[in-house]
Order: sequence, then structure tokens, then C-alpha cells
Amino acid sequence: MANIIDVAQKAGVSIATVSRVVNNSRHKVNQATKEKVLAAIKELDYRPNALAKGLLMKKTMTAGIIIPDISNPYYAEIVRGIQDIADVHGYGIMLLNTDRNKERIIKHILFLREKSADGIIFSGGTIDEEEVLSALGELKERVVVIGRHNVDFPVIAIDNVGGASKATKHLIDLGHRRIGYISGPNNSTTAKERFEGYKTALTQAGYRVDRTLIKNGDLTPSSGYLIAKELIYEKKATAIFTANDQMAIGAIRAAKDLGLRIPEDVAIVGFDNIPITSFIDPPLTTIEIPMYQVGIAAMEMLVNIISEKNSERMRWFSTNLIIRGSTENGKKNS
Amino acid sequence: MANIIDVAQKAGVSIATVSRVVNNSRHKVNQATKEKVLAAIKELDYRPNALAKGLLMKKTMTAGIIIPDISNPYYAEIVRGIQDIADVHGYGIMLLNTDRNKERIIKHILFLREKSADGIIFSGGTIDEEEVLSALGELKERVVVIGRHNVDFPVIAIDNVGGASKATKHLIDLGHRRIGYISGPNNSTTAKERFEGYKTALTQAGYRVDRTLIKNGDLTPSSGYLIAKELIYEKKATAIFTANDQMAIGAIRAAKDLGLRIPEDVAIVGFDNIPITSFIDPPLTTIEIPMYQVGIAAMEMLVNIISEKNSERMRWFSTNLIIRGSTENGKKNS
DNA sequence: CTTTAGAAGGTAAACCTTTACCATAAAATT
DNA sequence: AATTTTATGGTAAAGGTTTACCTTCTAAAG
Repeated sequence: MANIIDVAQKAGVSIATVSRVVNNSRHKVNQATKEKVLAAIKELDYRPNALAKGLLMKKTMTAGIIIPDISNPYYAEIVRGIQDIADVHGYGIMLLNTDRNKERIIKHILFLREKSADGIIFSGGTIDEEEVLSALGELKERVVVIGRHNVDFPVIAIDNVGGASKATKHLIDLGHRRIGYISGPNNSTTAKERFEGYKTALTQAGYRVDRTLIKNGDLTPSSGYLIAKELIYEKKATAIFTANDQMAIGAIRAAKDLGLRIPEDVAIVGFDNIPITSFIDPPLTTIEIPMYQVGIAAMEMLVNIISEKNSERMRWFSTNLIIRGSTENGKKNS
Repeated sequence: MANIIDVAQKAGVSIATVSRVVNNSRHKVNQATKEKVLAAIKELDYRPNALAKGLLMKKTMTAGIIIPDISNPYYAEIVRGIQDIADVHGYGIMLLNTDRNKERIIKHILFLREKSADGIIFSGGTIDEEEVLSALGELKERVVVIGRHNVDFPVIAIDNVGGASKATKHLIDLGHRRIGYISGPNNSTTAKERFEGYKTALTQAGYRVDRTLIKNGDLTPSSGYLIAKELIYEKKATAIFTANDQMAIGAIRAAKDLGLRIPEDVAIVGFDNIPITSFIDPPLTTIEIPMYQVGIAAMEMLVNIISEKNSERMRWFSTNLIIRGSTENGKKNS
């Protein structure tokens, strides 16, 4: 790969001049000279080396995204939003999956630091622990966290509590008393917040929280399926609220396999509103999160932080109850 | 961020010694010295700067992934496989979405080249065009392509033709004669290959291909829904084969909304076997691709290529017909 | 006692950029 | 005519590594 010296030689100028042409510097370059340089660049297929540039400028135009699992559509959608904005601003994205594992989180942070990433978008798993915080080092000032709000970072907050509360209240209003909750893994703060909302709604309606109706899943359809079967068959739940849509889809299947009608015998509510929810049968009542918009907001916030534009340190996304056939008859779609 | 000089000073040694300790060099370092250095590193929270290292070594431990759209579960699953292997080998991944747009493909390739990526995994969209090829430059030797085989690169090939042919034959065997095909965008070579398989099966069975039964979708559930409605209602298709599962899910919804029974009135077959397919109603008959394994194979191949281990330049994944309720009654799941 | 080998450490070049600082000449100002 | 600007170009330092090559010293070998 040709370098700036090759170009300078071919064009018969100094490397400074080449650099000026390449970067459209304010330092003037004679038009004729510029054309010579451009010709040389083209002929040699020269591209400035971003490593050298990054090393010198202390700016790499690279951001890291640390998430639990890209194969989860919720994160995939967010990442898409992030990317599209990154693209606009000329940033590249390093994607890292953690499965919410603390060692991996730390390892990935360190990795991004070595690579001189300009910033990090973090979502899922815990970031506010001593070890993680210290791994962050100087990057601590350039982090955007998605989905938490009780954390000392700029944040894209999602109203998980409110959403879960709406979902649960909806089920209560439909007359359900035995409402099961299928949560996520223990280290999913999102699932915990949603659990909060579930409890809030029950408590406010004057019911108590029955621990036997609460189980942890792992956010996959199969875990939703297995746990839903148990909750419905053994615990006699008449309604199930799940921490995400995938598990709700598993729960629907479980109810059907038990020979029950939805929503007449069992009502089911998911969370996230991933694209297929309106196409399954019955269409899934769920809580909508504008995931793509969340991604966009996160990357925009990060870009602002990096370029030291003063930006708000908190962006709040509210959630929306979308009622479909899995809780109410007659509502076939939306 | 502390650098190697700071460490050397604090430990009272030369930078060469620090480097030797950090990289566990074969050049011996006295144990006592080593400990002094390690202590200094810890105290200063030193991390070697990957940019400087990459610049010097011409190796960045970074690979690019160029795909159409991460929010498509098919790619998300593949990317997860890629990542897991990348992780094992200490590689970082730069993810780039193209929407199959040629300009974006080229832009992303150039971007990766400037960043001195060690290699590229490419999937979706066209890579074998003059412009793209020339953008690749020296990276041309370090590309793995997923999902194509008629291309002059190391390749993870997927038997799309065979799979589509199995799917179509399955429908033919069930007695269907008016089998619609919902394809992908025109620049999706995968969708084209699947179309080939569809034609092959029809031809081999002695039927002719009816152009009016073939439409392009955009791989989303809603496009599947819309086109399926048209094919079923206007073109009187009794079976529909789609280029991916998402569109098949849309097609199922369409059939139901038309008041038709599946599979009695309309049979539907998808492609990919994404996780939810077995949970929808009826469970979707589809062609299984081991997406995660494909990702793994791709990254392993790339690692081999980069480290100049001689590796096969072609890995072939066959596809599997999974028969579920959307084509055969009695088969509720699998 | 002399020579040789090995252990341990250091020096400096190379990787590729950007840009502050200089230098020169021509044009504009006084 | 003398002085200041402006246009244009070059030189060299800095950014943080790795490693070939050197140096010094001690221990083994002859």
C-alpha cells in the first residue's frame, strides 16, 4: 500500500503538501500542484493510513458497542440505529458481545481502550461496578449507557418500570389475578426494572406479589415456553407477562400446546415490540420501545460528547402499550 | 494514558525491557526486573497502544464484517458466530451495514482499508464487480465471502439452490401446482439462487415456471404479507415459498387474514430456520441453515488466511428441509 | 589463564501522519 | 523605494511501539 512519501515523490512535492491536499487544509496549495498530487494519489491508489493519523491526532473515529448479544433482535435493532448515525458522522463501530458476563465486559473495555476507541456505547449487564469502572480509565468520560438511568453516565433511559406497570395494569383491568412474570437472567437490570413495574402495578391495585408466579428465563423463546408451561399448568396462572417478546412467543406456544385458548384462557403480554409480534397468532400485546430511535439517540449523544458539544446527559424514551389479540379478543392486529 | 516511556522511567529500565515483559518476549528478562516492570505497569494502569503497535507490525487484529443489515436475524446469527471466534483469537470486529447498496459497499471497504483491517468477511450484495474489486486493493487476498460460490474468493458456500429445490419439491409432492415464490430484492444473490432451486424443482417435475407467481419482496414480514395476499387472492396460489422466514411469517398472517386454513388451503415454506419459526402457529416448514456455524466457519477461515496457514478455500454447508405444520397436518412441531 | 557463550539490558530505526515553524518570492501598501 | 502581506512550499518533530543490533558482565569451557 502506497504511503504519503510515495505520493510526494511521484508528484514531486513534499509530504506536507500532499497532506494538505488530502485533508483540504486551509493552508493554500496552488491549483496546478493540487492536481499533480491528486493524479499521483489516484495512480498509486493511495489511502491515508488511519492508524498513523489516529496515533498522532488521538482521534480514531471508532466507537465501541458493548451489548449482551447481537442475535437478540432488541439489540440488533438498536445497533442498526447506532450504525446508521455512526455512518453519517464517519465513525466506525466495533461490536462486542458479552452475554452479560463481567469478565468479558472488562476484557472488551480494555480492548477498546488499547485500540484508542473514541467512545463506548454500553447496554445490558452491569457497568457501575468498581472493577468495570476502573477498567474504563480515561474512557470513563466518553460512555453512553442505554437502558439504565441510575448510573453516573450520560444515558438513554427507557421507561421500563412504567411500561411494565402499564402491561400489568392492563392484565389486571382485564380481570386477571394470577399474573405470572417471566423475568430475564439475574444480571439483566432491564428485566429487573420491568419486574419493578410489575410489582408496582400489583401493589397499586391492592394485590400482593406471589413469588411462586415469578421465574427467571433466559430471554429465548424456548425458555419462555418451558416456564410458561409450568406457570400455567402448575401455578394456575391465567395471564403471563414476560420480560421480552421472544419469551412471550414461547409462552403463546406453550398455552396452545396445553390446549388453551388465547386470550380467553390465558392472556399474554410481551415487551419490546419486535417486528414479528404483529404477525404471530394471536398478535402479541406488548410494550413498544422505539429501539431504532434509541440507537440513533445513543450515537448522537456519543458524537456530541466526543466532540465536546454540550449535550444533555439524559434522554428519556417512554414506552407504549400496544394491545393486540393475545390479551383482547376482537383486536386482531394494530 | 500512560505510555511505555512512563513505565520504563518508573521501573528504571529501558523501553525495550518493558516491551519484552509486556509481550513475553523470548529475549530473557531477569525475574526481579520483570517484577519491577509489572509493578510499574499496574501502578500506571498502562496498556500498550494498539495503534502504534498496528502501525509498526502491520497487523491490527481487526476484521471487518460487511453485511446488508444486522437487524435481519439471519445476519445477526451469523455475526454472533463470527464474533465468538474472533473473540477466541483476540480479534475485534468492525461491523458495517450496506443495505446491498454498491456505494456503501465501496465506502465501507475503503474505510476498512484505511483502518488497516487484517481481513474482511463479506456477505450479501455484490462483491465481484470491477469497482468493488479495485476498492479492495491489497485486501483482496484477505476476504472471505459467505453465501456465494461462483466468486473468486475463499468462500463459505450455502446450498441455497439445493435447499430451495427441496422446499419446492416438498410442495409439489404434496400435490401443489400453483406454487408462488416471494423473492428478495434484485441485488440479493441469495434470493436469486433460491429462485434457481425453485425453478429446478418445478422443471424436474415437469411443470413450467409461471412468471405471474413470482414477486420480489424486501425480506420483511410486511412485504411477505402484502405479496402473499396478492399471490393467494389474485393469482390463486395454493402454496407459497419465500426467500426467507420473515416473509413466510408475513405470508402465514396473510393466509389467515384471508380466512384460509394452513396447510389445508395454503401451504407455506420459508428459508433459514430462524429461532422463532418453531414457535409460531402453525410452526413453519423451512430450510435449515446452520447460521451460527456458518459464522464460525467464516471467521475460522479468515483467521487461517490471515495467519497464512493454508486452509481450504471453500467450505460447503448443505441445507435441510424441516417439515412443520405450515405444510403438513399432524406435524405440530419438531 | 584465555576464550566463548549466555544472560540481561540498552539504543535507535522504522511504521505513517499532521502541523507548527521557516523560507522564498511576488504582490500590495505606505 | 522600502516595507508588509500573501501565496506557496518545505523541514522536522511528535505520536507509541517492536526489535535488530550492540554492549557488558558472569560463568563455563578449553
